[in-house]
Amino acid sequence: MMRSMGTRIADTIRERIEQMIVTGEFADGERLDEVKLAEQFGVSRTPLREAFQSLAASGLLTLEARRGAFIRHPDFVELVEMFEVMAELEAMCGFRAARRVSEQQMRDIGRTIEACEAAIAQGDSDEYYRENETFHHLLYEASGNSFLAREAARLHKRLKPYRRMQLRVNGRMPQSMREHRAIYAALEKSDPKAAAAMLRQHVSIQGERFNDLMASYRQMAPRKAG
Amino acid sequence: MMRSMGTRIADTIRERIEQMIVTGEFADGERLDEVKLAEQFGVSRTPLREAFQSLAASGLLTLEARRGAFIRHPDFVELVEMFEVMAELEAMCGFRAARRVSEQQMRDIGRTIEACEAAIAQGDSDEYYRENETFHHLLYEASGNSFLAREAARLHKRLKPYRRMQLRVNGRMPQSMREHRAIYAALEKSDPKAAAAMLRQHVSIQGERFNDLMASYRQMAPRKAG
DNA sequence: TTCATTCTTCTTGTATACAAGAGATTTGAC
DNA sequence: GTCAAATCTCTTGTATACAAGAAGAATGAA
Repeated sequence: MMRSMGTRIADTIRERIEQMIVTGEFADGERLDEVKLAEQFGVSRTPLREAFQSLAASGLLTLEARRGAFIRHPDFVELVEMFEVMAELEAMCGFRAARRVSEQQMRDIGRTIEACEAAIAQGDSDEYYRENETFHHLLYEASGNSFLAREAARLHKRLKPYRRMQLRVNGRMPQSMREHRAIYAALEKSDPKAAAAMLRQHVSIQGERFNDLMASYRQMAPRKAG
Repeated sequence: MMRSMGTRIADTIRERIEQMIVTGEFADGERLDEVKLAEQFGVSRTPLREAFQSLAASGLLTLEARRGAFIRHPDFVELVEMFEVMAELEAMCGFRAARRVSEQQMRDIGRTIEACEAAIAQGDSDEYYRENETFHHLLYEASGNSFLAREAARLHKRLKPYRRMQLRVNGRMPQSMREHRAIYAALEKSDPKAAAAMLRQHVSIQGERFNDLMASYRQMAPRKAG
């Protein structure tokens, strides 16, 4: 997955396209035109195709043989499935972190929680997203299992566009903040089960959240013909 | 991840190299020569590089910028980390499967268990590996979460070379068989927690198994200089 | 002899040229 | 007017040519 970052054009392109995808710049079902993107970036098709490969491997787009690269938002069922796995991975991280987290890591996590709250208070949702992301990444690291941390981060990234959607729902942010605090408390008490349970609930799509997600999903990603 | 299998050379090459890696044909740290492999397969470097990309994304090899593709067996710590995640994914599959598994699926699972036992009785370890793999894949499918199933299968594949190593240890196979039976029983009783616990234990590297793994790891994959 | 530096060679990264399949369009028949 | 078939265009897949960096060898100085 990780390659030692020499300045390869392909890597740069990958990053840029990834950003475009993750910020929802492409519609579902949209085809990414090799030649158009290549000249847009001022490179040949070769590094662009490498980027496509890499993005496809991460699941951010789909390659269909002799048809091209397509943005394929997961359908609603798959999205729920993905969040289900994400919830479990995060729970796993929390479980392990509760035993292994260092003082320094706890301070860092504490800071992101405060930064999140500050961002909400100021209505700066971009900042909120950033800090929320940091919170979760710190948690992955704190698990002490670097493989797990990478896998969690990978799925986290893949779900990024849909998490935004989820958080946009009214009143979700304060609730989310309470959960962050609860997670922090569980870590502080070194209570693995509580931390796991909190995180599982924090991430998973259940009850009202299910309906909220479904509603905003319908709104955001109307399925085009394949 | 999945692309609709048109006959692309790149895909074929990928499969073939993957097989070579998974069956342990390459030593740790070995560099895969693009031109040599290309002419060996009778293709140009282009599809070969695509295959490398894809394999790197699956974690089966590592691309270092301007240095090439290297086989990098995970070090022992990472291997244990990976099995830890695998155990949890399988537990998750088992948990869900206990509620959702169909009659047909139970019959299929039952058959693989018997086939495994038959293979052991005949000392046919290749057949055993095959059926054991089928057992686990059926379980992934039975989870009812197709995303989870894919992720589990992906990690399973990546761990393939090391699972062989693990099972080679004396007396491990009969024990493994008992566990399969116990898992089956838990599924039959629709007992999610039991199924999860059984699978977690079945896969995870603990106690004696830890020592066994470490021993055979040292024997099999002496770390070369990077 | 040993270390540093330069140069050579080899390998990867990128661009371009060529092949071939998929989809659209047009043309013909009914 | 509609449907089918053939053609044509456009896009992807593969090969090859070219550029540039990395590793190693050779050369020179201390």
